[in-house]
This record gives sequence, structure tokens and C-alpha cells, in this order.
Amino acid sequence: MANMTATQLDTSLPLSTLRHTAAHLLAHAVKDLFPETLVTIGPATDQGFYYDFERSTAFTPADLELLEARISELIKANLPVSRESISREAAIERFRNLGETYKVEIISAIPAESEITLYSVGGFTDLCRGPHVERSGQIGAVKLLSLAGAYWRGDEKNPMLQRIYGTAFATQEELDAHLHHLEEAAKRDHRKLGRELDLFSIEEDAGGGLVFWHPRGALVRNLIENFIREGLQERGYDPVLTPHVVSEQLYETSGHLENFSHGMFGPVEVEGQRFRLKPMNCPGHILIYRGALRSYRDLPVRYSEFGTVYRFERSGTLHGLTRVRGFTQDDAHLFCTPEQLQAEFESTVDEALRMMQAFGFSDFEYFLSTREHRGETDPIAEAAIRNALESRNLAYKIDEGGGAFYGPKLDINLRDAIGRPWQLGTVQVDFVLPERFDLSYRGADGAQHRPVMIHRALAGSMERFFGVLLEHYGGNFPTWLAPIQVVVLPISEHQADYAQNVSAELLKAGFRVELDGSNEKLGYKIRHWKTQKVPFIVVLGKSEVEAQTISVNARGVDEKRTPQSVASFIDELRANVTQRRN
RNA sequence: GCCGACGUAACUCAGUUGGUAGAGUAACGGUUUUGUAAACCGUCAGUCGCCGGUUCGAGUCCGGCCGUCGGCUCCA
Repeated sequence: MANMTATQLDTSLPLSTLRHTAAHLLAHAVKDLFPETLVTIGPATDQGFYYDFERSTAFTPADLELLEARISELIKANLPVSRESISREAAIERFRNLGETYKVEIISAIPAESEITLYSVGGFTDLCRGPHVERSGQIGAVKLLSLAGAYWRGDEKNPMLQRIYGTAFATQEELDAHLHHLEEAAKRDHRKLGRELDLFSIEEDAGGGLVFWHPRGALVRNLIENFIREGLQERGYDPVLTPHVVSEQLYETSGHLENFSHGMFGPVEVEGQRFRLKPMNCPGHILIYRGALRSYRDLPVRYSEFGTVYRFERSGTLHGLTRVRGFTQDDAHLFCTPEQLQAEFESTVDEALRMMQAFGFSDFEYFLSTREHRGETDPIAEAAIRNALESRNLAYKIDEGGGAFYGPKLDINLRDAIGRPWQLGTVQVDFVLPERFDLSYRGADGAQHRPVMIHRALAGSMERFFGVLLEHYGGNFPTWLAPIQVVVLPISEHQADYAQNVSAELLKAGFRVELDGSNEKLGYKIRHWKTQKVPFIVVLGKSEVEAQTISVNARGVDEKRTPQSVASFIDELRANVTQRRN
């Protein structure tokens, strides 16, 4: 009966409200079980909620179970949630008396005109803006998920707090579904798939964040790069190649040393001269541009490079392929006249979308990241970005101060298997580096003018893109990208010659074929190659040899196909690959 | 870097209160000649992340370092 009511209410209830209350229940439980703990903040997130605590002893996984049990009791008790408005002085007084110093600090930071509210549930009262559900019973199910450290106010100069992550839903069924989803997502973790499919590795002996591409992974990456190259060629980009180590002087001129040194590897000294591993490709491309006189007739100049860069990342931040210390950008720099800026920027955005769609991505988030210290050219640069987004009806968010040091940028983000967002493509407008390097072109008026630069990487980094792509496909690369497209399985030794012929024919037709003549039963081989996620398995037994046909088993298709000719299968494969079917 | 957890065979993992390391998979050899997701038998396989300490004795306890994982922070 009570459940009915709760369910009815919940359908109109934002999940975030419910989770916010769940966070309060967590704090309630923590104060019950570990009264010496200080509370700080506990918001809802898009996956659940967390609450940050200060306590000298670390919480243990066993503590989470106790807390979860306590929370369940609080939910069962169906406690009312009450709201109370209070004066600033009374609020400070109250939390000071409780010794809740973090809360006092929060109150002091609340703007003078804002109302200060307290929310109480059971025996626990928290400073909170709300809103909350009316009764604790409206939270159907809570699960505490993990423990983590988090700096107070996200600043590493501040004390480290203990964060407890959890999630909550209106019903147990929804929670179970969510937990199931997390399990499924973990199965497509690119680090796991990378090992299982033998695509890449990160070697302890070589250092974290440095990727070793194994033959199959390198093959797929090359296919992706070739696809990107085709698009670049169509759009008038000229490939260039630049050194991985250059004189530090170059980065002094570019401003990287001043603005980006935190992201650079330290200097290497050779014959008394300091060199640096390149953290970005732009200065190199600029040198090529600057090496000759340029006319407005030459513009836009478009230089592209799969440029490998090295950036210092703190050890704790490294993550598979998606956060590394050495990576290759599908980078390009356009040098254009101010008049050309808008059109060039827009066509770059179109190219980015076209490319992402070719890989079956459609769910992006766009960010306009402005510079931390805006200059007089920023409004022009930002306008180019805004116009491009708005004319394409793309909703975007502003990331204040998130831009590069040389200009604002458009960032295109995607989420990985478990919902973590990753920045992939980026298109940036730059008036600063042309100035720093004193770039010019001769205009129609005979005078020297300053070009504008566009920096762009569409996949972003090949490593991260590959990692996200791997999760996106769950390891089931479409045929055009699959490292092995077809496996030929003779049922017994008697079909060995025929299998040899069939695989030779497929190889000759240009496909990536593996012949498995191992001494195993068919079922075993099928299973083996299915787990390797090969798109097509060709089975050859006695009847196929007699009829000169092949039996094709396509990935994801359960029905048994009627045997067909090799020629018809080749046609099918060809169509599949040229259309880049996903 | 910081907080927490973890590190045992190529992979996934067992290993009681300290007594000298085990399973499944893979690999290799053999038997079998196989019809759509795991045939059978056998063999090999580990400096228990590294260094140091406690102890008669350390995978197990303690300290330091390295790495991985979950986060914080930052970015492609």
C-alpha cells in the first residue's frame, strides 16, 4: 500500500532529487555509525550520488555494507523530509556548535542575498539547497558502489576527504538493471578487449601511459588512419611530417614553455643545447609555413600530420588508451585569411561530424571552451565557433576558461561504455601563434597581412579514439575494420586442400583471411573464432567440397545460411567493406 | 602527485592462525578425422611486482619503492 503511493509519486520525480535525498541518508548513516565524522557536500550526479566526509580512519568496503544496511532501515522507516529556512547567523551558530567546520565554511561562501535552508530527515539535519523527496520511503533502492579520495573543493592544496559513491533508484528493478548495465559495460572495457583480442598492451617495463600496438591493433589503426587520410586529401590538405624532438627555443617562441610546461616532458640536453619532446604539432607546422613567402592566393594552406606528441600526465591519471603520455593526433593546421575563417571553420566541423558518423557515433556533446585570459581577438574567434554550431543547430555548453592558451576551441565529447565522457575532436581558432611567430602573407593590396590559424584534430588522439571505438563496438569491429575478416574452417583433414583454395581465393580478392586447419572439432573452432569476434566464418565439409560451395556463418546471425559460391560471398564482402557497414 | 584497494603461471583466480605454491583456460605432445560456441590423455609452466626488515622459517607479518584499479585534478 505504502509502496503503491511511493511508486506513483516517483514516476514524476526527477531521479536527481531522489538521489540527492539518498546522499543525505548516507550522511545520516555515517553519522549514526561513525559519529566522529565531519560532513561536507553530497550532490547527485548523472549516474548516482556521492558524499564527501572527513574522518581520520579510512572507510573500508565492509563499512559500506554496514552503511548500506543502515540506509535501508532509514528508507523502511519512511521518514519525512522537512525543510526549514534559517538566518545566516543561526546557521553558522548551529554548525559551529556541532563542530561541522566545513559546513560553516560553505555558509560563509553563500551569497548574502541567498536564502539559507536546512533539510532534515530522521535525526540528521543538513545545510542544503534542496530539493528533496517528501519521504525517505520514496527511495526504492540504494547501492553504495565505491570509495575514493577527493580534495575539499576539488583543490589539491586542500585536505583530502573520503568520498563514498552510490546510486539510487525508485525501484529495486531499476537498480538491478543499472547494476547489470555496469557489468555489461565492464565486459567491453577497452583494456580488457585489448588484451583478449591481442590489439595492444601497456608494458610495465616501458612505463605507464605508453602504448605498444600489436599487429592486429596496428592494422586496425592503420585502416582508421587511411580512412582519415582519404578525407584529408579530398579536402585539400597537404601531409607534412615533423620531428619528435626539437630545440626548446621553439617552445619559448610559441609560448608552450610559458603556458604548457606542466604538460611537457623535461628537457634533454645534447651538446649543451636543450631539446624537448614535442607536446603539440603546431609549432612545427608553423615553421613550414614560415619557411616561404606566402600570397593570399596560396591560402588557405592546410597541413596535416598524424603527429605523435608526448605529454606529462601524473601517474594516477593514466587510464588504458584513453589517458596516456604518448599519443598520435590526427592533427592539422590551417592558415587562412580572416575572411576565410568562418567558412574554413565550418567545413572543418562538417568534416568532423562526417567522420564520426562513419564510425557509427551519433551521440556527442559540444563545448565552446573559452580562454582563461581573453584577449581582443577572442570575440571574433568565439563568434566563428558559435556561428558554426548555431547554423548547424548543435546544442553546446560553455566551458569557461577551458580553451587552449592560444585561443578558444570547440570540443566534441563522447562517452565510453560506462558513461565516462572523453574529449575527442577539437577545432580551435588561433590569432595568437601567428602573432608570436610573426606569420604573414602578401594580400591583394600588396601589403603584408597576418593569417589566422585553425588547429584541428577530429579523432583527437588515435589512442583515445581507438579505445572509445573499441568499447563502442564492444570489440565487434565492422568488417571494413576487422583485423581478421574471414576465418576458413575445414571440418577435417579431408577438406584441407579445398580450404586452402578457398582461402587463397579470398586473399586474392583482397580480404584478411585466416585458415584454421588445427586438429580440433568444428564446435571448438567456431567458439574460438567467435570469441575473437571475427565477422565471417566459412565452414567447409564433405558436402561443400562436393558442391564446390562454402557455408558462411555471419557474426550476430543465428540462422544457418544455405551454402553459396565463393564468388557470391566475395561480392557480399566487397559491398560490405566499400559501404563501411557498421 | 594525493586518498583507498590490489599485485600469485601467458590469462582468470584459489592459497586457513607464518611451515617452503595450486585449479581452470591457453601453449606444447599424443589419440581422435571431427558439421556450427569447449573431444580425450599427457607435458611444460611461477625470483608469489621489486628491495629491505622481523622470524629457525615469509606468498602470508612490518617498512620503502614500482605498477595496476576506483576516484580527485588535468586534458587529446
